Amino acid sequence: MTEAILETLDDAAADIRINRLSYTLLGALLREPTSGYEVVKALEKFRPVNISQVYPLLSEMEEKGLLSSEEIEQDGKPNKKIYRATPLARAVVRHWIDGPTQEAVIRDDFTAKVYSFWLAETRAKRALIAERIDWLDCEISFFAERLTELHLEHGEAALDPGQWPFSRDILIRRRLALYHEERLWCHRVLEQLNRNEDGGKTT
Amino acid sequence: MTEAILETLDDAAADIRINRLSYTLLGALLREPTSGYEVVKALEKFRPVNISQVYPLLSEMEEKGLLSSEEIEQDGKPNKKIYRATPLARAVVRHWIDGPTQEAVIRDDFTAKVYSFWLAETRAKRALIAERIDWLDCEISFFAERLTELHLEHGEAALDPGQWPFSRDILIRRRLALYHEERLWCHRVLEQLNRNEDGGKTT
DNA sequence: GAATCCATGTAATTGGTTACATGATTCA
DNA sequence: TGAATCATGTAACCAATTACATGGATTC
Repeated sequence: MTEAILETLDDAAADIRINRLSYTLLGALLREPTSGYEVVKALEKFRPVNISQVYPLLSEMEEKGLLSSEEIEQDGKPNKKIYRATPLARAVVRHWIDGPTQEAVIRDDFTAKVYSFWLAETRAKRALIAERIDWLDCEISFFAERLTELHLEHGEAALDPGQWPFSRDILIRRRLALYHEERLWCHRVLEQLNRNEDGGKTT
Repeated sequence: MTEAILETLDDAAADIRINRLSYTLLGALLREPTSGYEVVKALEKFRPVNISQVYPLLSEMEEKGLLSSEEIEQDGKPNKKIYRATPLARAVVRHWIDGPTQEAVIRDDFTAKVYSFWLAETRAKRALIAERIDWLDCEISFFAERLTELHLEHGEAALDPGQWPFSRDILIRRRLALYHEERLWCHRVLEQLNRNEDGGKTT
């Protein structure tokens, strides 16, 4: 626990390169050690994750000394492998947070469709926006539930920036705020479409 | 121009599979025929695009009959290849808009960092959010400019859902609304961090 | 003299998705 | 009887990024 040891840990952390998803996996395992399967189940509530991509990444990170694993035997269920994040993993994540933040990669079918949407029929335009509103409503009620759930389970911890429920709290609130705003935008667009009934070519 | 011809065009369109970026490229070329290089320059204002990915996609779409090309000789500059979207391309895009909308793929370094941000130092948390605010301010002023530019150049057309400036107008407004909302969220988070000074472990 | 713009492309590599394989248990 | 859940993994494929190659014109 001397300065020197902490310094070499930080130096080692600086040399380790892993991909975007790996950082998220480490983040999840720093909250609680679990199996690959369970990490994915937990993350999937918030974003889609491919389980087939996760297994090799976990093995890779174990080789690099970021994770340690332990095989757990279960009856009635297949065995599972519990991964635990090492102190090096914590250093790697901190180092990554301090470093430069890459721009987000967004591949969005919806906005791509709106981009070319001027050449569709009015019916198709309305349908696209209406569908989006439905989707947003679903998402909003889903995340509103997750938020009350979080506060029931963790209460005060969600207000403490040093505990993980804080991170979850602010991320859910961010989503809800953005979804609400997009919902307003959708309604404004629908109004514009109604004001301008001839706005779609009928062939 | 008989019913039958339109129907076979639509049938042909239903069988053609191209990837996400290809639809966006078609959308751009349906606004105006240009070269691969210029399409990318135009799209890049709104999202990052890899030119190396575009050239093969354009050739592929030409083979499929979605584009026709014409070599233009220039002096003092390399020759360029102007691509023009065919009626089939228009049918394909319309068909795609009518079809199911896939969920967006988002790989976002910033939210991934916030997810693990509870285990960083208070200083690092503030820095991350402050940087985000700076970035948002940049984006907001950039897109506000694009919006006034659009209205200066196309005026009334931006209000007509049957013309492409309408699509651009609503997409820029969507961005601006979402960026503003995220900016508010950032400030709320900063307030929470200030209220709770001890919220970061100092190692 | 070095960097950037114009303009096209190929090759190599990494990242991500889909399909496949295994096998017991539980639920409709 | 068939599907879904738990649980791990490999193989094949597609998508995306980075690097490389070319070469004149212009700008710093």
